[in-house]
Amino acid sequence: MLSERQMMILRAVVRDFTNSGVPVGSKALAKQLPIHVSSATIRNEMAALEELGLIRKTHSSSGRIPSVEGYRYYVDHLVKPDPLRPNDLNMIQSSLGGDFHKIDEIISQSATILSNLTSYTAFTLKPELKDSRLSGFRLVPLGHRQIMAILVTDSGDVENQTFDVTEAVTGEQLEAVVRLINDQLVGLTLPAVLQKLQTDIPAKITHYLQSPQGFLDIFGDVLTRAAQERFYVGGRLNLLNFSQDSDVDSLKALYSLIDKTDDIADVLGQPRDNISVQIGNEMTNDALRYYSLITATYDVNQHGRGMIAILGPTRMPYSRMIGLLGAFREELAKKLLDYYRHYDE
Amino acid sequence: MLSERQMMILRAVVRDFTNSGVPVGSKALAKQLPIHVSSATIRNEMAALEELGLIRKTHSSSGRIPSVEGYRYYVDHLVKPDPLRPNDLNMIQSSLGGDFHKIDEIISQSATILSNLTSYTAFTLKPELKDSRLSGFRLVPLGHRQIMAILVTDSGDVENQTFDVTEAVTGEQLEAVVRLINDQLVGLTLPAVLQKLQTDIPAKITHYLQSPQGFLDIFGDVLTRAAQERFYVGGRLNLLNFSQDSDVDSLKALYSLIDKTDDIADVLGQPRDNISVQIGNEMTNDALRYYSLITATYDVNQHGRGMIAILGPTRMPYSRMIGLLGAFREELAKKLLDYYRHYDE
DNA sequence: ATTTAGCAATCTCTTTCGTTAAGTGCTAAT
DNA sequence: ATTAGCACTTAACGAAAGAGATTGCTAAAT
Repeated sequence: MLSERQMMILRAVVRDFTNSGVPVGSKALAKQLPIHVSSATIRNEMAALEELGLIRKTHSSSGRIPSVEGYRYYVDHLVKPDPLRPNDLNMIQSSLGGDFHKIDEIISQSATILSNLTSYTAFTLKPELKDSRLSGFRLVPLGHRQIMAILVTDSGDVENQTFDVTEAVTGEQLEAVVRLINDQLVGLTLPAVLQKLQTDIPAKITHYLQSPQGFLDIFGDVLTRAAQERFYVGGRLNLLNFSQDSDVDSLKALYSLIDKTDDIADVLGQPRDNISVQIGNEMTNDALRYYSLITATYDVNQHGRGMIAILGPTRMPYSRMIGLLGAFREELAKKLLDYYRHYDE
Repeated sequence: MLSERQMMILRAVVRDFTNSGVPVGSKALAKQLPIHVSSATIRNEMAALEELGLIRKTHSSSGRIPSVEGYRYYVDHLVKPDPLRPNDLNMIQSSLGGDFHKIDEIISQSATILSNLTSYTAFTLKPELKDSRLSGFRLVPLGHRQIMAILVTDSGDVENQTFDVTEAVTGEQLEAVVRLINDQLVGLTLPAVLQKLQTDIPAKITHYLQSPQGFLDIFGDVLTRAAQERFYVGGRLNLLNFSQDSDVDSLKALYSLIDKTDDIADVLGQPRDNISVQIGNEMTNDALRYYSLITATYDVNQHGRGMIAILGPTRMPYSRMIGLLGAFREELAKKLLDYYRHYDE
């Protein structure tokens, strides 16, 4: 258990260091703290905090910087979300103010806004019902032996893909296949569909197609694509700002990570409640060792729950970022409710 | 006009410098050149070459490196394409060997292969007929007031987009609109379609839709998207390898450039004949000052002409890269002809 | 029992200086 | 036309020195 004074010091160390990037010494603290004590006293307290593993030195005679545990204590017990700057609120509202024809545009736009506001990298995930189900399937002949397969889920996701077929396929054949899919598979969850696709369907589909493998592949592709949670990313390039002395390799690892949908979904993990902060090596992924991730959920009533997140250096102004995410998710939820109000029956 | 010996020296300077990255001195050259002259003689010749602006020093007593003009002379007069390494040929053939369902997969895969072979960034553009024309248009109702618009061009490009509609729209209305578009616009070039979209169509379409603006916007979007030449990019991250001492700003400029389809299309420019090299500031774009671009066209008979390109540091092994691109475009053309043979009538 | 002043010790950062190695240009001899 | 020889220039490296910041510790003060 920390004393009041120790908390005060830890808070000041975090605040100073996240602002300046320079280790903070006892003298600077003594000068700025509201209580009147000498630097020697601060030094004693700092030694205690170091003993507890909350702060550390970069070399034997340097000032202190927060350790991962120190940041953790700070965000768990000491941080107070900054109120949103009026400018930022304006920026959010005007960027979300326009007319959108698709949810995805709002969500993708949100990633851009967030990355601009923070100058970090932002992720957004649209509100999603748990276990979305297949609600419709189409095959549209495009001429030239091209066909487009379209898949719709009950959460409104649309996934599509065109492919070329070698053999001539008639409209009746296509309709038969579509009917088969819609009869057998609509209403099931996507994993269940994927399951049946390998068991029941192949036998049945041979009634209509001579060589169904191509079709099954395509359908499987589109299906797995639809089953993946889809993230939008804003401000990719901002990661360049924090690369330590051009450490190209770790930068490449980082970019590979955020570009692989599966991997980054893993990192963001299950929607935690509210706002959650993950710091440095608290994340198991090695590429994120020197970064922190702040995630926040947002609720759109019966339309499900989505997520927004920002990824920046461990040394980031947490109070500002937490305040920002908190405010942003409310604006976003509002906007989405508004959107649904227009388009729902 | 350069003497034989001067050419020999220039060639050696380029070869050495692109290999080692270190300025080349007279002594090293004297040792490696096939003719037997002293370093002092080489120095005299080098002074002459410098006078001509083909090579330059990095500081007053350094060895020489090629200037942009020197590289230019080299690729125009001295370079001899390296024959393809057997390994590379294997790699190309096995990567292109599989079965593909879409041309775009072949082209996109090609970008990846090229970037792997070169460890630079690669661009590929699919074979395209000049002035492709609108060949089909569909509106597919997806339920939930979602509609997908699909546009097909006579070169086989498919572009699509879903959108949500506020008012209820009946199947008959959609069919009427589709019929209108297909009657009035199919067969025209895309710019012509875009033109008519703003003049003739709005008046006619109000027969079928109360508020056609949303639809017109979407159609316009899809159209402009289809009219853009679409590039595939491979090995984006390879650009990180050459960033001078973490010059974040120019790196950002570079990435913004290659991610904007319009801009990069501008840079690649009109398909030149054969294989073309653009060096450093020969390209007007400032972000490319320290890079070189090698482009090559490939022909797929009546199916049009496409382009492949690689972007790497000015100091790149041109002979190897030119040989590589030359071989690759032949393999790619072969593969595409093969592909069309299966899918054409 | 705390707190503080004082101080030696430690470490980084920057500057300076000398050394080495590579390379050039020029001159005079071949 | 070529070459040997040499003075000169510069980058790169490392050692040395000094400035500045900060710590831990000790002993005195509160």
